[in-house]
Amino acid sequence: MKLSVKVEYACRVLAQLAKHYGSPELAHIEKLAGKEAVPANYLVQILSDLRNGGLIMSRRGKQGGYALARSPEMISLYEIVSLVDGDLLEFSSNTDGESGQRVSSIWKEVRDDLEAKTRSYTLDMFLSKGADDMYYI
Amino acid sequence: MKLSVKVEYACRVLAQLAKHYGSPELAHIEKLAGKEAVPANYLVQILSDLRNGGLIMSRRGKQGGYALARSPEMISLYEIVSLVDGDLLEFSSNTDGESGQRVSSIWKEVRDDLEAKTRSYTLDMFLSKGADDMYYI
DNA sequence: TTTTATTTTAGGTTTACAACCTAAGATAGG
DNA sequence: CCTATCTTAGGTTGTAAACCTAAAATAAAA
Repeated sequence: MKLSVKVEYACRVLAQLAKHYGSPELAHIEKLAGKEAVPANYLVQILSDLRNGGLIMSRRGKQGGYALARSPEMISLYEIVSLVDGDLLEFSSNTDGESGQRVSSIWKEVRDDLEAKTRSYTLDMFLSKGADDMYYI
Repeated sequence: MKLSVKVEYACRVLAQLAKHYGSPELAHIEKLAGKEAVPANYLVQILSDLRNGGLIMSRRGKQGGYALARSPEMISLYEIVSLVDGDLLEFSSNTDGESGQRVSSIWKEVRDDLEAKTRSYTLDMFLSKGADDMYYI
């Protein structure tokens, strides 16, 4: 069971935007792509998803770019995954077979747990901070 | 983020085998496929995975078939998923980009949580029991 | 010892989706 | 008007999911 690289890219780029949250300048794609090592051509689509989902806002034209639509503490990991990868741990709604019902309900519990966990992480936690920074920046 | 139907099939069929755990007769593919509504041709591969992983045992020839290799309480959901779908919440090991490290470590925490949760479910919990049975059997 | 019921193995098929790329349009600042 | 950005609407390529096919191996039964 793989996590898509699309979600990883989204997390990285959002973390980057979180770093500059509050700044008046907008970040543009090339810079974001460079800093977070994401293919620019692919990033276009990801940013589009995030924008349609209301996590970020954009402005076109010269001086255009992207910024978070809300403060980092108000953006959860759950929202990011849902937008970019669809529902968490989605499974076929069919409950065929003698054990279909039971298996489904158990996976539903697992999914609920995962949802709670991902809701507990917000973008502000993605900023590397304190001692760690000293070594890498 | 989807859960594969392969895992669902595996869970259902293992639940079915758990029902008959301890019985001297082995279950054969056609019967398992029928009872749990799994395509028989696909089930062949799933059972092969489960066998290679040591969750079930098999015997060929007439009177041949499949049975659990251990008692249901000793088989966890985590083992099932790992065998059939590979590592839980696996993500690309690369930590590129300014935020790569941080994003990876957060997802690792989420994954650990999911692993613990799935380890807490064992096959005996997949048997529908008590009042529920009254209505369906 | 032949027949028959099963697993085992080694492929093949088809469809969808992930992870990209391309290029022309829309918009806004200088 | 020109230029830097986003926007949109496609295309490509490779891989994997969810199946199917058929022959070979095995072991019980007749």
